[in-house]
Amino acid sequence: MAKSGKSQFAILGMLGLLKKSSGYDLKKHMESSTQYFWKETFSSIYPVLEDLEKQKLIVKVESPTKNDRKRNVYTLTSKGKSVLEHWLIQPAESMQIRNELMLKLFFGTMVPINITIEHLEQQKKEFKKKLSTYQEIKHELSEIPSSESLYSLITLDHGIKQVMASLEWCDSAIKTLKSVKK
Amino acid sequence: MAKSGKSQFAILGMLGLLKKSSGYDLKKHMESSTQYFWKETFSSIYPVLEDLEKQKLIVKVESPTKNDRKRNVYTLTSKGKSVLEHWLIQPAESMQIRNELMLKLFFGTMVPINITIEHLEQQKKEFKKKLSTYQEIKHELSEIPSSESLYSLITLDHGIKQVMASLEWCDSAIKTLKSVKK
DNA sequence: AAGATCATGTAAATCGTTACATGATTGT
DNA sequence: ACAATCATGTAACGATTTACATGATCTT
Repeated sequence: MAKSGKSQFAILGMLGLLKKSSGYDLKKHMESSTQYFWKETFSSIYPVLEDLEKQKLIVKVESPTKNDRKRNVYTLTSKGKSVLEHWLIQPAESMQIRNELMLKLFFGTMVPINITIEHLEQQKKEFKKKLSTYQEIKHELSEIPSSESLYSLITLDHGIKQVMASLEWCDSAIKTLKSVKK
Repeated sequence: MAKSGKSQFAILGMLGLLKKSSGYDLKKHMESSTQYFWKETFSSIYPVLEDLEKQKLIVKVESPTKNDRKRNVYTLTSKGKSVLEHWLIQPAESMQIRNELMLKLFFGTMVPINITIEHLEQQKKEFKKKLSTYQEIKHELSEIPSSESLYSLITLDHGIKQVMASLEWCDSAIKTLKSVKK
């Protein structure tokens, strides 16, 4: 029942940035910012929030505005802040990566070469779409410089460079496979 | 008890490449080939193998050589082959990515800028180490060209380009943060 | 009044990792 | 004989996703 994974820290961190938020808003914010390297679902957010409250890392501050909608709004406690900071200064653990596309390519000998080329063309399209999304966001972020957008830009740049590298790789892999085909 | 995730296909695929293998050897082979984009542990391999056998996708072919060690050696059945091929021709699903380093960077405003720079320097070292490992493997693979090494090389190249992009990104991020510090 | 979206949660299933447990065989 | 490594498995736990369930409020 007690969640003790990384989700905790993702939520703690978002709460640290937003100062004050409901589970619902937390999710919305992550969707428009961290979604390409970190996602949470409602089914993890609400239980984690409950758990963090039990641990006294966050507290409920019932919606302060007049228009009272039944929202549970939370803030970090000082204990929560220090737990978050402690986690932040630890070096990041590299997480297990499972890349299904790579797995399928690795098994490429077992299917006609055209299938593999198709997979790559398909991926190329998706990478291109991603890239333009990222570049759009980057453009928007660049217009309102702040210390927070600084870090958003840095993480976003990582996404952009990764995708660009993937695109180049797609092209060279397609080229290689086409030359083998002949 | 019945495993139905991607592990199944990873194991099926490896068995397809190796033609015949024990759980132990499967693991060893993955360690020296797919480990940087796909790993399995014994605790997933053995139950999956059992499950695949129940599904008649693989069959046991007791160690055929004289020196009989108690090994369970499996091969794909024709049903297994077609299930594998069916999976191979489907486009790869993009899997959820969780990058803890990005998450910490994203929350960068909440810690002293030097901490973040430290994280990046640390990562740079790890990326460099990875890169040289990959390049070594690439060198070895290039010496024995075969249709299997072709696909190994393609996936490996992806790893190399990803890491190179990450390295470049580290440098530019460090540079940005240092210039902000002043 | 209807549909979208706000808002929160539970239950079950899925999936994977860590730790535990055991014993045979090979090389030195 | 001892260590390494070959070889297979189970149990418990940890963590996340999917499906389910409900109802209020806002917009048109």
